[in-house]
Amino acid sequence: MTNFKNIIAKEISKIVNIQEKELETYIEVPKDSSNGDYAFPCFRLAKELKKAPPIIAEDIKEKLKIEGETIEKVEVVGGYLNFYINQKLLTKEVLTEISKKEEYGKSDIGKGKNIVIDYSAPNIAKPFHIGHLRSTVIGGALYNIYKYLGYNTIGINHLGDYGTQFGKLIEGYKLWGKEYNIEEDPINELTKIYIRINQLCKEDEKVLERCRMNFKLLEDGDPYCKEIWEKFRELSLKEFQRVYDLLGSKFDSWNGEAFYSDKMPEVIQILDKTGKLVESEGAKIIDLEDKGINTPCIIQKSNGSTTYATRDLAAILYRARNYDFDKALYVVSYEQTLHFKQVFEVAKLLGLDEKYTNGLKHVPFGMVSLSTGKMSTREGNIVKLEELLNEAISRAKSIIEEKNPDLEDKENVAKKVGVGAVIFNDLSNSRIKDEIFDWNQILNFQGETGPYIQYTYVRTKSVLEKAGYIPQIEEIKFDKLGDESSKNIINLIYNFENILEQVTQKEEPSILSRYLIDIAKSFSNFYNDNKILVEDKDTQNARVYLTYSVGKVLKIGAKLLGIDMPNKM
RNA sequence: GUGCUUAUAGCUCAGCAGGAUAGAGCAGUCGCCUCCUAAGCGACCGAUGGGGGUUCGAGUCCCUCUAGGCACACCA
Repeated sequence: MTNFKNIIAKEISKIVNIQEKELETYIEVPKDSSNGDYAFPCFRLAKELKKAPPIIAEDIKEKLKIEGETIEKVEVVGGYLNFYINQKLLTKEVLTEISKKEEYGKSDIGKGKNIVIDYSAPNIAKPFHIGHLRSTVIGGALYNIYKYLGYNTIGINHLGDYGTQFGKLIEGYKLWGKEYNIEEDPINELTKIYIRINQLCKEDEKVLERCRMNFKLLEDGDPYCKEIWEKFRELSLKEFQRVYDLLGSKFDSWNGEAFYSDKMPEVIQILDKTGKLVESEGAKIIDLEDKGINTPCIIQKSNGSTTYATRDLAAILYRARNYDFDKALYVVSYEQTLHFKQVFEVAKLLGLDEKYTNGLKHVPFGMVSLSTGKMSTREGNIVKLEELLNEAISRAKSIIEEKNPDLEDKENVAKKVGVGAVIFNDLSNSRIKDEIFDWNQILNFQGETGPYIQYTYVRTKSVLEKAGYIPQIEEIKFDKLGDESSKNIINLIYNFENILEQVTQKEEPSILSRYLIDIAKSFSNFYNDNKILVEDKDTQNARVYLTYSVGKVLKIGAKLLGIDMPNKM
């Protein structure tokens, strides 16, 4: 589509001694549309030209040969040059683009680039709680959006299925396995064991040592430990799958930490050769003091077993070789910032091409806590995600019963609305912000929420159904959409592709969430201001088409966030 | 103690990589369904933690103070 900023920058660059590209970044969209569609502030030219900004603006305007079909008017206001574009032309272009592309906004700017996204990664044998939601939905949204922009995207669920925690579970199972009904309610029962063994570890250092040994045995292939581990893993995954099914989460790979168990000797070997792997207090570490990180990275513990870091390094090696990634994103809470700093630094010693080490990126997000404090599986104060989702669904159901009792397929709609509300709630704020979990807030379906987006979509569908047709783009009289609310919608839709690119630049799905809210609001205004199904055929055609376009963008956008749209609600 | 991070309305958040008069939602008060779904729309109420600095211009950049959060070697 026409890049207006570029057109304006190009013309200005003929007059001012600044690169076209740089000029383009100066051009902004005025907050108040009465100041035009685009603006060029002249203040920063004042020093060099030794003139007052309004005079510079006048001078540029004099020389500017831009007014024509595309840019209708240029005005000087203070130190600004304000540009007014031909709205009819833009409307035509945007709606035509929508009519041509089934998948509006899709592009191939990422063609030929591989992106690995590491997300969700719950711990086996522990409950899937609301703290795991963020990684799952943020990662999922980034996955969808990168893919939509043409990147070859690989989603990896790097399960926490290894480590001393399993040594602990194995120890607990040995001690009290018979007292618990693990088959029936695996995660809850295993959690009880986990809590109990942790308690014992605290009281008795020897027990903790035995747990660590169990993990060492597991790593060394001890059949008994391995059997128990496999059983726990399988039972847990089955439970996790229920949550993933509700959320609609999919992964290309389920290679968790254990997958790398046989790939770590190579890491240790490579690091050994660099001469940087040194012994300290019986463990093998890499000192990172000179890199400004004053905690060393432990590669091998004093009892010979590996650490989380070693496994991540093995994973980097594996992913570089098998996925040839241009970017590897780790959607993991900010608690682990130091860990990734260490790992990414050590990764530079693995002898990989810089392409890989430069592509490593931690995408941190804030923590979810309860009003009573931090969640802890050990303390038992957690909110399980499945519980939350089911609660949201039943809440949606009761609202449907109240507002639309004759609705068909209520169960399905309630599921889409309830789950959509939970997902949207998590994706609508900047990911770095902490979140205090609040039932009332999440289960509120009014205002800037997932259900609001869905409701707006449903309204568009309803209008289209009443209309009974979608006009051909050739029949649309674009000047029928000159009113303020139509204009707002067109401008927003025009921005869609740009929004998606911003999301990937900042790894920030909330940009898309907010954008969908903006569209939904604009449409609600439009819907309120205008009757869509009217006598005048041209007006109706244009409005119906705009309605159709809004529905399309809302649906695509929601889908990218991982939210399904009901047709009625 | 060191490092990272956050601070905008009573609450939850936006603020396009410095620009024109700081925007929403929730909560509260009020108004709008004989009219395409009122899970909606409109109105009122109300804000940049303190102090310096850079700049023509600062919510945004720098310094500092204050207050939260997180992390700091054999958990992941």
